[in-house]
Amino acid sequence: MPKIELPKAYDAKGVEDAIYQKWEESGFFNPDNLVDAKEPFVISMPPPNVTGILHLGHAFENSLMDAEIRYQRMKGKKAMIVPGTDHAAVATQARVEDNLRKEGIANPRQDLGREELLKRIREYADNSKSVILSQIKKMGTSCDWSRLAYTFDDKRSEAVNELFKMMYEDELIYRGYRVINWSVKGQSTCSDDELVYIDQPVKIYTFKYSKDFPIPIATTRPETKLGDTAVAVNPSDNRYKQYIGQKFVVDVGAKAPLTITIIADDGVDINYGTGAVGVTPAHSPVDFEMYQKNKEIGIIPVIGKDGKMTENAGANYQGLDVLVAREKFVAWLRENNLLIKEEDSTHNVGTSDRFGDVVEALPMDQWFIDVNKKIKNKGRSLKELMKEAVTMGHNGDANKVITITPERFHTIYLHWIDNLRDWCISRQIWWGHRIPIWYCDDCKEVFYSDTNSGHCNKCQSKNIRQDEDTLDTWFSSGAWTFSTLGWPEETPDLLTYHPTNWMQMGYEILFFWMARMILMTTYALDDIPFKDVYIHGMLRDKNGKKFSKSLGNGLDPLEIIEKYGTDALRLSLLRGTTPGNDMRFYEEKVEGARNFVNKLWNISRFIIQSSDNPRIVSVAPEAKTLADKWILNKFNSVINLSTQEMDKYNFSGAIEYLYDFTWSDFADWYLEIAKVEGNKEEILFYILQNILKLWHPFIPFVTESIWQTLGAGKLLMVEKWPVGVQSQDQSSVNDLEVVKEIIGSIRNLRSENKIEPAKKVSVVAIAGNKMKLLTEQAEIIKKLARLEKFTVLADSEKPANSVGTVAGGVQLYLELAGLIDVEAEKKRIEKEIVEAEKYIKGLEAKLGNKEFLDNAPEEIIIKEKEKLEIYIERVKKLKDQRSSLI
RNA sequence: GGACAUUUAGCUCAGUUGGUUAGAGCGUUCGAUUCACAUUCGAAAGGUCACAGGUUCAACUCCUGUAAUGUCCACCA
Repeated sequence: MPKIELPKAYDAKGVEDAIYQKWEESGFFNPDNLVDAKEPFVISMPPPNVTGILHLGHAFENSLMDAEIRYQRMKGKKAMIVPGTDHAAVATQARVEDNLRKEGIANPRQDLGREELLKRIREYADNSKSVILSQIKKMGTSCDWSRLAYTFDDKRSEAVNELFKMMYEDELIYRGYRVINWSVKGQSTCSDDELVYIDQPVKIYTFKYSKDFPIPIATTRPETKLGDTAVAVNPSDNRYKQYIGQKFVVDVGAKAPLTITIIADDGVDINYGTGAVGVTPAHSPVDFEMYQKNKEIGIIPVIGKDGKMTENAGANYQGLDVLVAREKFVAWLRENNLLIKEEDSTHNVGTSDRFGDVVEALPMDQWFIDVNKKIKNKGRSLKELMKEAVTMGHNGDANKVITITPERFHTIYLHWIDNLRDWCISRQIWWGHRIPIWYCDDCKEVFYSDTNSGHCNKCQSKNIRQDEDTLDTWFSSGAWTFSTLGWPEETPDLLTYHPTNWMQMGYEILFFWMARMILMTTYALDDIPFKDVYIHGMLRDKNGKKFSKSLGNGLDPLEIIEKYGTDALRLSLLRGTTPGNDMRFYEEKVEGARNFVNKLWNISRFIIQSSDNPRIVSVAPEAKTLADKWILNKFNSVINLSTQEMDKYNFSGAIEYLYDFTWSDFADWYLEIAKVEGNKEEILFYILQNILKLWHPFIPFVTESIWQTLGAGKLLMVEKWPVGVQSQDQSSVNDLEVVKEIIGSIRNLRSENKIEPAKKVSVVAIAGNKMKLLTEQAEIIKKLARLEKFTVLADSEKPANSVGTVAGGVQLYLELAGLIDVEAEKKRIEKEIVEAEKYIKGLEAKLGNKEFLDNAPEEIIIKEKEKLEIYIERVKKLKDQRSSLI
């Protein structure tokens, strides 16, 4: 067979696309084609939002998922990533509306109308969807494209309707009048989780409603006081308790004089502020709760959906922006000597994460999911189901426990559930699943229907209309793990591949998404959505800043791929990262990873090009020399160790073991030794083919590319993961480590004595009990340490004109014809002696300690004794060398 | 206000259930174009493991406290 010529450097750009195509065409991304595999292993891809193109965070997630799925595929599982995208309701509509405004369409909803705006959004979504899918392919992610899904496609919409129906019929979904978060800019509600809190300077005003009013109150939002209906005080507050139950009529300039009832509430802090709270039920969630306990106080909304004061606020205020109204009201208080105090402070205000404006608290009819109500036939609430799945297991079944890595998020999750309030699921936007509820204008019937039946269920009137609102995007993504597998039908996919096995996500969507998936799945399928959750951190730039558009510090994954290759990007994202912790990312990391990929390429290139018969050697060849035994031993441990790390989802750990073995043990040592000893093709090909397998999950392209060059007809992607055999002869490892140490020491001596690398020098070794070892390995030592002559003696005088050291229990003398700086040498040896003696002293103290001997395990004591012996011997030899210097 | 995390070499980070003279990559210094690779090779310097206590024969590792940084949650008028 002719020798194969390979380029000097790995050309990622030139091979990646073709390799991906080959994988895809093989059909093995689809687990149904993995005929030998039995047990499924499924990952639902967190669907990227169709709001734009993928960023580095997505690249990171793809690297994680694909590393895991390729590992599982090679382990013989029916491995599958179900890919998809998310229509991302509010986020997408907000993005498109923004774009339209930039194009000069000031009010997209009014100007274009529902149909036209939806058309524009759909175009935008379709476009970014196709870009996203091509990017995922570029990352090398081995998704089953035959199962591609979209949260807004027909099949997923069917699941959404079915879920809604179930929950509606179970009376878990209800329509209620509540204070919700309202984005004036987006003209829509936001759930509590969609708020981003920012610190804002505010003024705190302390005032009285009227001269005669007995209790002063404080507020940061004076304009809302036009809608106050009560003052709450602590029932044990001696200053105020005599007023509880009394009503005061005050005129603050609103449409009608306000009737303020003094109510008791344990939540009021006597020592904070004035010890009394002005209650504005319509514009504060907390006050609204008080109102629900004391309905008689009434509720007066004074701010409208447009963010302006309403008629209730009175003629002086109606139509004013809240900030203008605030100033006006404060001015009025001042004029009437009602203002007691003005203080500067800061306050956290909630802003809409999508629209960006400060949200207004408004009372409105909205759709909610009741998380506390006991579910029919289940006897537990959704909240309880959400807890159960991560504690005792769903239905108490220990096989249905979701584990979370790292563990600390477990507590955070549970704590979050405790504070969970009913989930507001309706949004006043158009892009999303329309709420499948219909109203009859004649008989007032409200009924569920997933299609337009054309008539009222009850009175048959044709005068019906569908609810205008759409569903929160998380309603559909909560169903993702099972809606993608065919639910509500009981498809073979659903039976085979659900629950899924592994889910990775950033901690920032832990509550949004994980919690909702658990809610939906335990409720609708009576099962868990996935078994293990892996929480990853966020990528930051070199300075620890978040990547963001506004900072302009973003890195485009495609550009990095273009420059360094996909493998380099993937490796740089996974190397040195641990679950749950943020990581910094910058180009030098990719550069390092690219260098490794190239190293692997050149290792292969060397092995392949020096052979007449490049091939795959599957059976471990027999070890002929000490170095062979050593590398095979090392190799077995690297298989075992990296497999262990993979099983713990510790990708970084696995990579470290592989990296060290590949670059240091295999390339720097074994390949160099192979050049000396020769005739090692079998072992080289054997180890090469296996490290290609071990590396494949992380750097699939380069490994597959080399694999194909080795003349394998099959794809590396579906090769079996190597199994380590327990290594037998540990002494070979130790012996070769001695040889390495000796070579290292000689190199060190050369370097310290400034001997040019090209210059050949001679070394005498006084080997003692290492006689046999050193004689046998003399050739290796000679070549790797670049020696003219390497003489091994059992015992001898120190050669003249030489500098010495002790390594691996052997005295080494490097002959230097008359160039020795005796003083410097003495100093160097003296330093080594001092260090060794210090260490010996510590060991002796330890071994002389009765308590240590009594308490420490036997093996530790033996180990310490061995160390002591070695170091005593070392000092003896060093002293010999020192005395012979004079 | 509450909770959690982080703090290890100049930088970015590993460090498995307590037993290593605490590791890697980058960077730095010195040296090398040796026929797989300069996207390389050899050598070296560099750390009171944030601080203070404690538990233990033994602490980077466990406990308590302090400090700095970061994140999340809750928000009060």
